[in-house]
Amino acid sequence: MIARIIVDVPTAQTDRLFDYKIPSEWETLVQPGIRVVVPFGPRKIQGFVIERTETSDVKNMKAIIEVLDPVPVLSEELLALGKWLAKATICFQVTAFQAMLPAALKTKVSKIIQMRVERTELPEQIRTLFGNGNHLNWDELKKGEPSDLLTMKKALEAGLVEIEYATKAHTKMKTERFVTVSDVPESELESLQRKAKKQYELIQFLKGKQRPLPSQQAIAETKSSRETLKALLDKGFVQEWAQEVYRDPTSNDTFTRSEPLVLTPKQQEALQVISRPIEEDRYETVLLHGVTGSGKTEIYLQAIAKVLQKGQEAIMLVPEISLTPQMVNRFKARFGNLVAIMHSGLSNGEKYDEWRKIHRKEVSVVVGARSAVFAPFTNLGLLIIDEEHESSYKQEEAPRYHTRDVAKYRGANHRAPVLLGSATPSVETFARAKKGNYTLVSLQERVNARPMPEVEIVDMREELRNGNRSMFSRALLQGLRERLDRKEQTVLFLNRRGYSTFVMCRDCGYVATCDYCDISYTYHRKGHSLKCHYCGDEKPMPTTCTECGSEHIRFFGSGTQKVEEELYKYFPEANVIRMDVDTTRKKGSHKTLLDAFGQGKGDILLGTQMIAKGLDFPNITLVGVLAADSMLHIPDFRSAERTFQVLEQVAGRAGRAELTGEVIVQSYTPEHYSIQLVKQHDYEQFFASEMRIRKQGGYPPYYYMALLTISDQDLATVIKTSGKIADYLKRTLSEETVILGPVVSPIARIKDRYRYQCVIKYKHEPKLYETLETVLHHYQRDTTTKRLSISMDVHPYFFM
DNA sequence: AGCACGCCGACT
DNA sequence: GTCGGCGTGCTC
Repeated sequence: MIARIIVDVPTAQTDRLFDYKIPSEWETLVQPGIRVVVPFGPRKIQGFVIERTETSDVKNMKAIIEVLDPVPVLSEELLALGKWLAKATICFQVTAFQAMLPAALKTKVSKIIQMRVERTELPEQIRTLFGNGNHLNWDELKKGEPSDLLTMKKALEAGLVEIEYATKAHTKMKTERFVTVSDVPESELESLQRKAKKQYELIQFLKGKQRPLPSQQAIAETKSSRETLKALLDKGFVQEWAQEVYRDPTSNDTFTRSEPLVLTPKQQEALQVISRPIEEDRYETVLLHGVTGSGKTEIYLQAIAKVLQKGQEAIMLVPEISLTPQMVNRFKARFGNLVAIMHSGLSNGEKYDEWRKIHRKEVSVVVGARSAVFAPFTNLGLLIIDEEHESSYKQEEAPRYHTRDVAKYRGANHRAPVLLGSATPSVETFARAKKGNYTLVSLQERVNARPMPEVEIVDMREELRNGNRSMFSRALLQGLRERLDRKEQTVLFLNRRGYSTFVMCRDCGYVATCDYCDISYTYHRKGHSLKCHYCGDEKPMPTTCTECGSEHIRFFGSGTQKVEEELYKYFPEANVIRMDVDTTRKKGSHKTLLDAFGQGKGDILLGTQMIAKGLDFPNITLVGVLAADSMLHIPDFRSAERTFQVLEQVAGRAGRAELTGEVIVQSYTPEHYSIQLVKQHDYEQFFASEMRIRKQGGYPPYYYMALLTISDQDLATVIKTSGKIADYLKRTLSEETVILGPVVSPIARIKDRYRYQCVIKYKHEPKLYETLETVLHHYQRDTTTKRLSISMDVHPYFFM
């Protein structure tokens, strides 16, 4: 038998099947979806078995060296999905497979030098290099003395040592030692009771337990020691062995079981709409358009319950779940240990364990971020995407997929419905729902019949004219004062971290920009340094202008750090909790900060994007948006949509319980429809206005788009190549298709690489994929050997 | 991605 | 006359 394999080498030239002989002892084991180790040229690498055949035209076929999995890690469905994904997003097939599996399954191949002769026969220098062991890591040797490498090469030629390739799993299974007690004769027990009190106690303790216990736990609970246990082991009275355990990311939390809530008639209706395709085993996409607080989550929970009743599985997708521990709690509380959790906040080991729970069918529900859409369920009954409009559902590296598209693919495959939920659906989705491609369900009332919060839009230009030069409007200051007096909480939203947006010399106008990216540095108070938010470069804040030597360098614009400082000036007694990438970098700090705020340990929660969604605290009665237009002026056709969405989202944080909420939005362009319409919380009106503009400009959903970004260290190469590519596209694609560019990317340089882009706008372009693949193929030599890079994004989300 | 093969400049 | 530079091409 022969296995046809995709090897783990992400290049255009190797993006095809390679044939290998299956050794007879693995004849039945080697099936599609299994990972294997194969010889590839002079080295050993990992590969995915795609199919089996009996014949092959390849001569001198090599054989599989090692089988890495006892059962396939990719089902037939996922293999097909990977193939489709690679085509749809124009990426290599391995890249698609890799994205579908936890990082732990990516084996690392290392190059090892192995002794071939007796240690004494080796030259002195080599012997010292080996130390006490008999093998060495090649990469480490390369990092060391060049002379050592040279002698080693000689020894290699002489046949004294040889090169071996070792494959190592990224993360291993975690094991723990367990202990049980066996039958101990009465007489022995009595003697123990007299001579060894501790040992006797431990035995009695274990006897009282039905099941084997982790040794550590047994020792801790009886206050005995490892030595006590060891004595019993030696006597054969107890047995100990290692057993695989899961790393549980939520082990420190307790969940109180929750029962389904009684639905409002409106919720009931919505549940019915989604229940129909569930019961009929039918693929259908349903859009649940429900205002914040309309009880969407409860509908999700009850729909999932129906799926579980049928003996099927469900995928629940949320945007970056670590940000909403409250969401995890609700699912764990309802479905207990039937739930697996998947998000970027977990360690590789934890992710691997959660993945295996799904793979082994120990759970039926996964709650997770983007990549959880690939959960290896085999009997899916429902896929839900909450906050459907969120940009984090689009992956920004290869494979550049949108979770919604993958969910629809899997839904169609499993004959399972896809439920999209949002208070502010993406324009594309809402357009499809209006057109009848998706079923639309609306929930326009909040569950507790609370009114939507009052929104006041403050014109900051007016404030300035009235002599208020601070970053807080008088209305916001007054609102803050009142909340502090009433011991109520405020959420302040600012879409910018750091201290200031840029640093400029007031004499010559010089703006400090990153040496490697064409992006202005952000001043960070902590460490008194300038930081590039794109490449992470950091350098000390200069005291004088690097251009003219002037001392008049000033900060412009405000970040969260600056706002925090200003807040303390106005309200020294206030307790401010700041939440941004800088304060939540450490694992678990997100939850800690939120918990603290939830327990009333903070008066004001100040944060970026990450506080916009999910948090649900009854005592928040004021929400302030400091710079509503910060997103509006980004050169992207979706900037108005994003502004409206984030404002609505933030506004939804206020007045979720008995207390009435108020929202203050500060803006320099208050007349813009994306800001004005937040006042009435009028999504439909926003959609209508936005659609007119999309139609005028020829943007999605009226046109499809594809983005090509060409980058290189050499500017001339970028200009020349992007020009050639644009010409080719214009020649090849149909007349109606519009090619924009090449133009400089909005961020002209990142990490010392110049960037140019071409945008393709099309309505119907049957040759698109074929053409893009040809481009990629044509420049394959330059992209592998030189530093030229061509990235392609079909249906891009960001045009940076 | 690695690694070998192969064809031109500066050394023993 | 050889060592080593990295451009080109292949890996079942």
